[in-house]
Amino acid sequence: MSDPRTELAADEAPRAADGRVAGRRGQATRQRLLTATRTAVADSPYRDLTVVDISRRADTSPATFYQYFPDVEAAVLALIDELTDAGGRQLRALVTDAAWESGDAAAGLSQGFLAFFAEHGELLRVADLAALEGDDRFRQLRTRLFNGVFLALKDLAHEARAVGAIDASASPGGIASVLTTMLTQVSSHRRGFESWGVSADELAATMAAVIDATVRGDGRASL
Amino acid sequence: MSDPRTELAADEAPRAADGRVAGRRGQATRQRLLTATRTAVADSPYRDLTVVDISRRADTSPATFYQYFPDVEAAVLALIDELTDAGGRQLRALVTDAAWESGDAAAGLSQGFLAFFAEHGELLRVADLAALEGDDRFRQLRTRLFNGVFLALKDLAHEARAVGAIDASASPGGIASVLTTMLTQVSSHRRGFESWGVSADELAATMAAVIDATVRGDGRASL
Amino acid sequence: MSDPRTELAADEAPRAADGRVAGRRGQATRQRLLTATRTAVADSPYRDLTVVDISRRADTSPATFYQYFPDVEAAVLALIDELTDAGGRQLRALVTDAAWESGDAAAGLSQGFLAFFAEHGELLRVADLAALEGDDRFRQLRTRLFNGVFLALKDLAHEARAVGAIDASASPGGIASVLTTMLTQVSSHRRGFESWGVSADELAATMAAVIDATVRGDGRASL
Amino acid sequence: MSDPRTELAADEAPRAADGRVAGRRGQATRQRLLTATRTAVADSPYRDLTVVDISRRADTSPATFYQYFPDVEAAVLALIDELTDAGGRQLRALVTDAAWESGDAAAGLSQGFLAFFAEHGELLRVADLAALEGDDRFRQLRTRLFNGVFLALKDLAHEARAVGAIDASASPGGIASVLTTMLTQVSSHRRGFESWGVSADELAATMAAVIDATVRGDGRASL
DNA sequence: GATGAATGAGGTTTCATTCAT
DNA sequence: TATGAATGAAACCTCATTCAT
Repeated sequence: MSDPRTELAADEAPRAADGRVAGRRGQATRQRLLTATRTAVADSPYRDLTVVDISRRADTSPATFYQYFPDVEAAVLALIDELTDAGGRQLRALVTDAAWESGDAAAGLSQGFLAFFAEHGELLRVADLAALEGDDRFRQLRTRLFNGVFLALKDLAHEARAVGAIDASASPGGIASVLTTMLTQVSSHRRGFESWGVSADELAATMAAVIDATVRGDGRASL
Repeated sequence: MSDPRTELAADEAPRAADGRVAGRRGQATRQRLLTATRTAVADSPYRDLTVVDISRRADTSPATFYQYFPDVEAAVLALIDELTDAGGRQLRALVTDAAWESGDAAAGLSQGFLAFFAEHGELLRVADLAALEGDDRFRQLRTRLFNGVFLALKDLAHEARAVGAIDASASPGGIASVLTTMLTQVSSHRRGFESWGVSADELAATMAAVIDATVRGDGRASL
Repeated sequence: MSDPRTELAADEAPRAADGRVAGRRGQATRQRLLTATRTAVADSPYRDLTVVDISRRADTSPATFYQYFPDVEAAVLALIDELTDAGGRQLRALVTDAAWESGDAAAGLSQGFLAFFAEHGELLRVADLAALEGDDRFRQLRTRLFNGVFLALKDLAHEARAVGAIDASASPGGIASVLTTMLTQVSSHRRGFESWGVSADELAATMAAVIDATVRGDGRASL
Repeated sequence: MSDPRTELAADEAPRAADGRVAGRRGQATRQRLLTATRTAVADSPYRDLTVVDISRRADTSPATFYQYFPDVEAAVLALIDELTDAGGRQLRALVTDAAWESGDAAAGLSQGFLAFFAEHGELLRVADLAALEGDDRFRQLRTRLFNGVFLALKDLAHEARAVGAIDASASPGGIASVLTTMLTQVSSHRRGFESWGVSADELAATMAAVIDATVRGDGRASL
């Protein structure tokens, strides 16, 4: 992958097709293309996501698109990349910065995920599908995004097991996996549940209870 | 939905493009197309799912495909439809036929879902995406498939709340939503977890623990 | 043209593809196909006229269509053929059976054409296009249909010239051509004129005046 | 009609599929496509008029065709549009610029129409069919093309009635309709008449006589 | 930097047509 | 007689992609 348009390293400036660092005008165009990609992902089915469509939405031509991205998926990847560093930190903080001794941490975590997916759900849904279908670039980004949460939850489970709050046979990795999946997927399907009569508040509360029960042993450790 | 090729009513025979009931030979062709669709869904990314590809796999021509389905999605839909009745009953039985007094029910439920998705995961993944993207036909089928489980879990939660096993403020609908999502999505992502070092057994055990804690209150009701 | 399905000779019974004379049931099917063709011609643009469409309208299959006609145009030709003998006689009678000494003949002729086209306009419009595009089968049928009127008008013009009612330099063939064209085409475009504010009565009256002036010299011959 | 390729406003530059004004090279290509369309209309039956055929004739690809026109009919429409302004003025002038006091005006008008249709007959024949079949875009263009003649003839009839040259009951609208139809359709069918033994001169002379008789009352007004 | 312009490629869709039943 | 069934063929249409300006 020597294509300069695919580089994702965080501290390098985006390059155009010929390898030049993009100037101010170029940056603006690239950004317009990214924004157009985001809207397109949200508006239309994944199967209809095309270079032509994105260019049209960005008020530019396909030729220009190719100055900045080798294909549609690269643009989607860039979009998720934009999200990953700040987003990953933010999500992890929901676990690490919370006071798990008190009872609010799990609720904050659940609400944080719901909020994050309310803003970025469409994008992440596409990444999820691509990852499931075996695309490694997407798999890696997903990992970078949710890994902080995963590890933090694993640590929590570890400690809980150490202090006897949860069963000794519990697997911290399993717990972190299941809880992370629950958080992302319930958040992702939120709209479906709402149209089914289950409110976001109910979802958040239930998830919080599940998390507490799973990772804090429902508080019984202190008994 | 006046297109005879889209009719889903369970007891009606499939129709061809011109509305006539398909004969024996036609039935066989239709079935071959469905099988080809299933393989194609499993083999190639959703975006590459195409009428030409399916026809080739079924050893027939695109023109023939259109005699039986108006578009690719209709074939996928038919495939899921085939699954829905038997599959829905089977999944619900995992909840309703289990002895929740003993401790094995949750484990059986988790393993049952993992097994079901091992067989039909690729298909359900596509249906999930389509449903998330707003396609109502897929949403309805999903509902029919998982509704039995959802309702059964809701009943369990209701009872648990009634006998004080779980908190009085818990929402049965929320619990059923979260647990159903967990079951389907963890099962769907299983392969990803495995490549990440988390085994299917760990997943099943963790899910079982989560279910028990959420719906049986970890047995504390008997205290 | 040895295809038995194309024979147009008036006194022969229609044949199926294999040359057999069609029985009663076959006759009915053929008639249903013809009726369907008529509706299709009237309903949809000429470019969209297809075997599939006609068969559907006739509640039968394309395979059946081919039992009776080699192609779409043959069905249209058969339709016009049905019309030709009776219609041609009827139209000619409008000229030959009228009392041209009195003043009503031209009005009757004009109204007769308007009525005839009100019923068969769509069909004749297609035949006209096909004839203009060089299809000889259609040209011949058109001739058979309108030739009676043409010849009768030519005779009238001849006589008028003989008695000095119209200019000696007038060409009976030209007059008959122009008047026949006027009658058919004004009748054919009638609906367009109406939407333009010119009533059928005005059209008939004007055509009558034109005919009288052209073929009777506006009555001055009697002066 | 928001498709930029369908805009007909006379003073706007033609647009490509993406809405951008076409540059010099694009203009040339568009023109080549139009020329190819004209030849195709003249050469082959209307039912066979196809994007592939036109593109081939223009030495380009179907994809290119779609950059400039949304469908075949749009190209035909553009062709007629090109014709309309100049052609409409030219035809109207045949009526308005002629000396109707002398006897040559009607002959000039008839010959003018025959000449105009000798050049553009195939195109106008297609437009006529489309208009008859209810396509409004074609109907409007036809109106714009022949409306000048229609109105001018109506004026003539009006004056003739005012000075008593023709019957007081005559309808100027009816007269203009019938005469316009006669001029266009006889011109359009000219070739058919010729193969039938009626020369263009005879047609012109007869039409002239009809026009004079209808709109000048054969000069009797001066009596 | 941006994009007009062109086009090969390929999927979509419909149709005419045939054949065995 | 009628038609299920299949399919080659061909048009339609859009897209990805490139290149010269």
